[in-house]
Amino acid sequence: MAKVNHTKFAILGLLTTECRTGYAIKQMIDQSLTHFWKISYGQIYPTLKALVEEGLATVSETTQQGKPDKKEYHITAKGDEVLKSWLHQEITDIPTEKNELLLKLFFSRHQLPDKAIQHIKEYQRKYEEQYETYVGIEEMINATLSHAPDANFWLITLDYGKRTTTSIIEWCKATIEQLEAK
Amino acid sequence: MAKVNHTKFAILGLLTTECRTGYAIKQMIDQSLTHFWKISYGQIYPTLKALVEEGLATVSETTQQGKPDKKEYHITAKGDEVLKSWLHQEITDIPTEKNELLLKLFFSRHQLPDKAIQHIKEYQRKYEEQYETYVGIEEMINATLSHAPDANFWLITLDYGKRTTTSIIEWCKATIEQLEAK
DNA sequence: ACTTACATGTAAGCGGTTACATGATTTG
DNA sequence: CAAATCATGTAACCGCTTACATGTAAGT
Repeated sequence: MAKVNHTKFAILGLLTTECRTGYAIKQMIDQSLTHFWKISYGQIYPTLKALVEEGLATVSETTQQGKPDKKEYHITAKGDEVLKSWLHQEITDIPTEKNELLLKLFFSRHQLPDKAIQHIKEYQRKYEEQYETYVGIEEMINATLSHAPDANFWLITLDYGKRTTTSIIEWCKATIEQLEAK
Repeated sequence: MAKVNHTKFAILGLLTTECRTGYAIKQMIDQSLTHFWKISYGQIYPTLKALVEEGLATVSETTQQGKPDKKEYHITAKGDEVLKSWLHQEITDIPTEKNELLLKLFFSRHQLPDKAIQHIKEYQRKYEEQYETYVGIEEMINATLSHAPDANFWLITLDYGKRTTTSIIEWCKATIEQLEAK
């Protein structure tokens, strides 16, 4: 099975929202896709270029008053087709993260238990923070974008983040308790 | 902040278990670390070589009867020190996965709702499978390795996998229900 | 005077996978 | 007779980040 470059489709998909420039795409990713898809400029601009070369998008350069020139990208009919066929395609692999905390815990026999607990506490703190940002985004969507056609799906991805984050926080609490009992 | 190559430490850590060869390390990773750390041979062998060059491990070639030659690696005192200092070091970033399902859902406005539901159902099936493998490994540890010095920490990493997997399955159920109601 | 927002792009490098290459022995 | 297990290694390639390079205008 040939590997698919999903990032290409992420950018193609963002062109179906109000995002028109590389800069706007980056902003959207940092705000709304960051918990399941991150991309840097170093990938966005070359990908946009490639999209045009493949006929999936068009560019038009516009000069702005007071702001730098920008390139506006628009998805083509062919691009829309390609996006839809990708959406239709089955998902083959479930994601695997590299988890530094679990790696350290795996070898924690070589470490003072207190240090392990400290690592977990810090991890918990970070996820509690993350949970709060999810809630914040959720409130923002509900308040200002609830009738946007994408809103329901956005809330679904946020719910995923909230649920997994909650379960991680619960694991932190249970594990700290267990280790402290020793 | 300079980036750390954690994979190096994963291998160094595995040398403190009974793993002595690149082959054995690969097996251990595939069995026990796979849900939070994956490595291929293409990285294991060069890393082992580098470890020796840095004085963190030693090699000795042994000829075996009936089996191919192998190289046995042993961690050095310096390697042990380096491992411990890495374990002590604070964890800076929490992991971020690239999630193809969430990416597709994010753009699901362009897709028939039935197809989205189908993707989620398949995702759920995969995580239910994954949950079962976690339970299997847990039972194996409890049955045969429960007094190993690492056992408790191994069970902790498995609990992490079980809890997050459960929350994903719950999200799948809730999301399917919500989408089917429309 | 400084920072932030807007805006685009490239080159070097890193971590990693995949495919390839080789080969003996055991098990079904 | 085929497949699996044991065992080591490399080269090509890929996706991606980081650092660098450049510049205007508005707000603090």
